[in-house]
Amino acid sequence: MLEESQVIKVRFEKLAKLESMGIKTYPNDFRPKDKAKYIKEKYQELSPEEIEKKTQEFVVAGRIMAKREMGKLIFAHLQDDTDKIQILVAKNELAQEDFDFFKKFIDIGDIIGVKGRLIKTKTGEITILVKSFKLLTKALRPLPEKYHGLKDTELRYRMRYVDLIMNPKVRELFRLRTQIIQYIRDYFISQGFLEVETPMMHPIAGGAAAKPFITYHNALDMNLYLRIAPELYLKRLIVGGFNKVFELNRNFRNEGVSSRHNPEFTMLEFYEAYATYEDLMKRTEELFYGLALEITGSSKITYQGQEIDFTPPWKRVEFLDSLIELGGIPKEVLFEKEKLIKFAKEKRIELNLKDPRIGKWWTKLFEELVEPKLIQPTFVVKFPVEVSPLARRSDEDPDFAERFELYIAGKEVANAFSELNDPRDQRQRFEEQIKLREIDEEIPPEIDEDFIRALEYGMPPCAGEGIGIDRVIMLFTDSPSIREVILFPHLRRKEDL
RNA sequence: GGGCCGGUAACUCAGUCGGUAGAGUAUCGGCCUUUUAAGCCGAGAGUCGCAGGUUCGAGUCCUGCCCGGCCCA
Repeated sequence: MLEESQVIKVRFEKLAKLESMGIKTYPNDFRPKDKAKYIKEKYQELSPEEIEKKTQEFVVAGRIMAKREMGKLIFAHLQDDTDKIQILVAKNELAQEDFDFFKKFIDIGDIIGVKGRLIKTKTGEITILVKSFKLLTKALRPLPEKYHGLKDTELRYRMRYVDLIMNPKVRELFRLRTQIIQYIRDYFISQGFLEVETPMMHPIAGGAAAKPFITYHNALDMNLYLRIAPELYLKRLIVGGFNKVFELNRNFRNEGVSSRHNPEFTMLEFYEAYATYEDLMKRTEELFYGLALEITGSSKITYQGQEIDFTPPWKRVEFLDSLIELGGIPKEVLFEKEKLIKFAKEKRIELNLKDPRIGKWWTKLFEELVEPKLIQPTFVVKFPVEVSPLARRSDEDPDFAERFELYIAGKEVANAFSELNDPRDQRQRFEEQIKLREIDEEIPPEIDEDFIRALEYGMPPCAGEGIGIDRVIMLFTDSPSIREVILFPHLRRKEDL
């Protein structure tokens, strides 16, 4: 695709000219030995005279980010994967034709390799005095404006590669993302968990309440669903005799995109035999506290101006108590549908009145009235069984599940429970659910019989948890939008891009 | 889905009351041996998101649509 832009045309012409001169335009025989960051760190403190005495040759490759011609001197900045470093191309250091070549054919955006010794300029900047250089890749498109960079959010997401070239903070953020994920992975491995991979394509999309993406398998002539959660497969592995497993990978949910939702997102799920949701709360505290120390060096982070402290133990509040105490719903209103409808109406909260499950109404009211108030890490415990189809009933109160959700900065970050391992109860819950399929399209359309069968073989008592990794990354990178922490967030397709 | 804001040169942005489309960066030509948002002189560069409408005349006003951002559901 050729663009009419003048700058691009000129670049293509330069490339053609180079080829007509017999120059190999996309060579791959240059091996950088040094990194911008380490050169600067190591030699920054030396005086110009001390540096002048060093005859060592440095070999660096990277992208030209700025070019300043001054007659017989050309200053430029070279950016590699660590940092930028200034280079100086001086007429009296090179053959005439090489100097002219640099002047004429090396543009901002090009990737070049340079060799040369170090000097320190009058302003104290460590600089490579170029002895030789080689064009490695010609840039055919110009980089964005050097001072403001690439600001347009849409362009940043659509052309993340340019965003990464121009914005060091974005590169840092995604490095941090990887570090956080590695820390979490290391934690579970060190705790004796086995990392596993279960199917991404499911014949029945279960394990959560969400609309799935549908895909089609030609040879098998069947629909498959991109998984909305790995839960049911991980529990099969607990049945199979792995006592501690985790999976850290993508889930897919067919819902709208927003600053909080991307159709594919990264989820950690882990399952632990002979543990309860109480154990998982302790584990979760330990994980986040350790992560905070690792990433920030302290137990605290700042998210969007709010200080969040991960020092355990965290606050715990029962689901119904939170509706009363934080949601401001009078106790006598909570259990009476008519009063609850009136209350919701006054608060302009729309309840799905077709849904007979009062637990669903509570959940809605919880999202509206309680969630935003849960800033410090808080475990909300004991959810109604009717909105927790995979969780174990509480022994004391069988209408409630041994379940918690973790909230931080007003966002749901984790969801966990002691797992339901009575196949009779599980079947009954699925059957109850499926009756409601018509009013709730997020309910899976059929019972996962194989999962029930697995439970019939016997699943040891266990507990499992899911942690929304993208939200964790948002917290630790102080990002207001999920799109800032996903390299290539989904956007609507655009014809001319 | 609703409300508000935005879309103008490759990038960052101006564009007044409706009257021939602007700046800086980048690009091209020239000058310059310590510059760093280098500087100076000169030049080229536009489907003003798209489609209609109003008007003698629309980047500007009106309607619809597309894309994005923020807020709400």
